[in-house]
Amino acid sequence: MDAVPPRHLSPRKRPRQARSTTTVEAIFEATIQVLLSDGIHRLTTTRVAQRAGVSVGTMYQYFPHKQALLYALNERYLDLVAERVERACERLHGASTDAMVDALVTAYWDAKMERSEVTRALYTSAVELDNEALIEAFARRMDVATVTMLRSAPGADYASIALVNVTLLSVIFGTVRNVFERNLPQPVQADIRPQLISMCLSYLKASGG
Amino acid sequence: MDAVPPRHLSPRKRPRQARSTTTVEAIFEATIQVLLSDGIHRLTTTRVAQRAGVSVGTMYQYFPHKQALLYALNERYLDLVAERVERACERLHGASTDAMVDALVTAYWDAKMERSEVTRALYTSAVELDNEALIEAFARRMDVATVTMLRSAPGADYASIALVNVTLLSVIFGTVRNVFERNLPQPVQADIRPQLISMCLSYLKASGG
DNA sequence: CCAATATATGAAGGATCATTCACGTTGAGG
DNA sequence: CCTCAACGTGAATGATCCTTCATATATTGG
Repeated sequence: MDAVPPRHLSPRKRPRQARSTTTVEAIFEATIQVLLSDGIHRLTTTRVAQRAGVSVGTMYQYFPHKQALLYALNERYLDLVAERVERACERLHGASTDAMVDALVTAYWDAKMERSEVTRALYTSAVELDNEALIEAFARRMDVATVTMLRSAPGADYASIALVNVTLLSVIFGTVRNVFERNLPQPVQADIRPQLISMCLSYLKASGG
Repeated sequence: MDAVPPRHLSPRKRPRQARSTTTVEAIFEATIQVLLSDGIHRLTTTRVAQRAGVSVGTMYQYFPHKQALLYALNERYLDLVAERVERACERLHGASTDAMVDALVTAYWDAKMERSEVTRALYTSAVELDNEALIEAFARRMDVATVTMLRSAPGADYASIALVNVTLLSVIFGTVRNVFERNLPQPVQADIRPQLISMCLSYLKASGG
């Protein structure tokens, strides 16, 4: 994510040698593991360090405090999701609106659902965080990617692409999150996705897509 | 909410005299205040008690621990929202699908947005909680209310009302939450709402509404 | 091979907080 | 008015946990 992190959330220093890169990677991985197995309120610096196979002190060489660790973790994750969606948008450039919507929803849905426990864990971790900047940056990236794509559809002529797009993204992102939160059974989840797609499609068609 | 709370989250005892009823009410109100001014991670039992003008011990007469307090608070809140939506659904019984969707989205949207800081605060408090049961019960109530309403529209003939409805609710609830999370500027929020309404409406029309 | 620098260690400090309990105060029924 | 139960108090307890720092080890460039 290209958001400038608030000063107090910035990493303390960057790895310079190979071993420290490994260390930082292990810390990230351990954080996810602890989040999954113990939950956010049992996620302690000591526990993370132990799981990562390093000492607490080591963690504090790279992250000035716990929040910075969680911030970085969410940053990484959002970056992955954003990239996947961006790639999908580029791939569908110039395609039909129909294909675009399908690809957009699918890309986001899959990015979230493939490792759904991780997604869920990160949702909870984000609450302890001042991550408005992250969300903002993510939203901007998505906005640019999807607007560019939608415009490129043959015959597309939106009266207000900005409004249409912000609505579209709110609906898609929001719905996916809601499906998560309610933890609906797999078959129901599977049924909802195509419904969402056709819903978005007819919305776009009606808006000039 | 008629969810049976997990044993460990049940209130310790119920108020029997007038003064204790006042006390419990003050505690709830204080919890919201602290949540708003200090955030979830600064919400301590002492702080809540102080804000409520009672001693910590008093709190523990009614709530066996902090979680139970937050649980009860969320329960109360969801109950309010659910009632408002239910009332709207009853009022619109037999009306046109058109009017129904408008009323449904508006009822939910307003219930959430009127005191949006409180809503936001409660969203964060819910994360520390084992509130699956609450969400579940809320979802059920909404499902019954909206299905009953939708069916009553003249000429309504849904092929799969269950699927259509679960999709509809996921989209509405999810979108509202997303608009929250992104903290979009008021004018944009105001613009999105009618878009969401027309989107849902055309979805229902296409599904047999 | 030798500084100089990067990286790693983990016991200890210090702060916060949830929860208890022994003891006061108030209200209601007889 | 008197007694018992309901209600209220808040200092003390005990546990958790973030963060630091003095010290040790590893790596690299020269």
